[in-house]
Amino acid sequence: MKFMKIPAATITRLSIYSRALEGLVTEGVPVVSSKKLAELCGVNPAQIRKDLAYFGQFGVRGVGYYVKELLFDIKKILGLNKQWNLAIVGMGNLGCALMAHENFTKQGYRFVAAFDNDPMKVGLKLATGLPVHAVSDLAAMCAEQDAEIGVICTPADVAQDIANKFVDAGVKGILNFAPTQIQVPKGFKVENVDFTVKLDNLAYHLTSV
Amino acid sequence: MKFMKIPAATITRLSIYSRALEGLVTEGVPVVSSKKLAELCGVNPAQIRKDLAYFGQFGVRGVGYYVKELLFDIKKILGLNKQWNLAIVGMGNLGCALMAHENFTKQGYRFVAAFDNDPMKVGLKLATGLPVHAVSDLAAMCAEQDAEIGVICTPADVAQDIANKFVDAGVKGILNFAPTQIQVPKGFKVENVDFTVKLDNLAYHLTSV
DNA sequence: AGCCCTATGTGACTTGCCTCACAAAAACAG
DNA sequence: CTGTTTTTGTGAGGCAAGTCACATAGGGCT
Repeated sequence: MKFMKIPAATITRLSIYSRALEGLVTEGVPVVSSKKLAELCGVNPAQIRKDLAYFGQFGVRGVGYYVKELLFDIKKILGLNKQWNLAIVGMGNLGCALMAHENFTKQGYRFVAAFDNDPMKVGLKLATGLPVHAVSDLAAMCAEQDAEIGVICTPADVAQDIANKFVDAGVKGILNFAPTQIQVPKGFKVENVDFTVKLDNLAYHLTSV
Repeated sequence: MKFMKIPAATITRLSIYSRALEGLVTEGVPVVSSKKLAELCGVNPAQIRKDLAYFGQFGVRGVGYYVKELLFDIKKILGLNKQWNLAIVGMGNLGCALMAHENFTKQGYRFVAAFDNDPMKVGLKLATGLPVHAVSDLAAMCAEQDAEIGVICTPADVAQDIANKFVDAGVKGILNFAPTQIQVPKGFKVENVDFTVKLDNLAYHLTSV
């Protein structure tokens, strides 16, 4: 396959495929067809084949895909064959909940530093044993711990400020839970996790029916 | 404007516009142009005008949009001019954090029932005063409290089961925080909040650069 | 070894969304 | 009252993404 621009949606789906494949691995299923996998993921079978075609040939015609191999390959494509170091700012309810959440650690994501503005929280030890640092130490700590991804769990009004600090600290990407659109330099990657927007989507669809 | 299918992305953006407009309201800005609003939201100005055009005419040529009016209109479009009753299942770290989160209550979303499978948690009172019910009471409680949207904060392996119960209970939509693709009857609306996928997106982009 | 069956990989088509560009409209100034 | 300026509303064009359909290739059975 020649050089093609890969749709963002393809990457998102690869992540979903990888989760479905993990389920199949634990079930001991050795082989899966694009049809079967498509059902599990709620997409079109051709979509799966096309998504994979961007990166090479992974299946066997007349058979399907070997589950373990495909999972390995997808993880490699996504860059999940390494540990990713996360730094998190905002140790409120949500921030603490995220740090305790299994899904992060399961996939090779690891929190290496935690920050908060509240002087009452600075110095406390979290359940994971990680201490809470002052935001003023962000750059230094991120460098020391080699943090690669910044996680923002602050209120919306300080999110941009934290984002700037992350950018300056040399972090490569940001996962933003604050309900604001963050401005970052070109080439810098931000992913927003915005459940308010999702709820509004629900509200709209339930209203207009 | 004639009857057109409205893109899903438009609804998502309307939600983002509404947040930006709220910011402008608190700043006391009376009027905003599509250009200015577009900057705040990180989109194309024509996009904003087109999005709004699906629902009518809201601006004044040569002037722009009256912030308060537009905000009111968008909220009405999204169905945010009413209270939405939420029922939540899975009172782990994440579930509790969500219930305490200000963004829900701010926009007219209200938790009316909470559930958990863990017998140790059933009967406890949450910080909001709401008691935790057993999942077996889900249908009854949802009906009694007129829950309209179900929120799933359980581990992935029970998410589908809970979703089925929500569907049976007559809830109209589901906000799913569990990292699984949930199957629901046609016409039923599910929104997934999936930070694992977002992280994987980051990992991919940071890897391939 | 040859045939059949199954499921992939992929070119062509279709759909849907976004951007561009401009005409229509409203306010304000002279 | 007319001209100028500004910014909306929208038709047309372009691009990206998803779906369809089929040729291709591999495995298994006789």
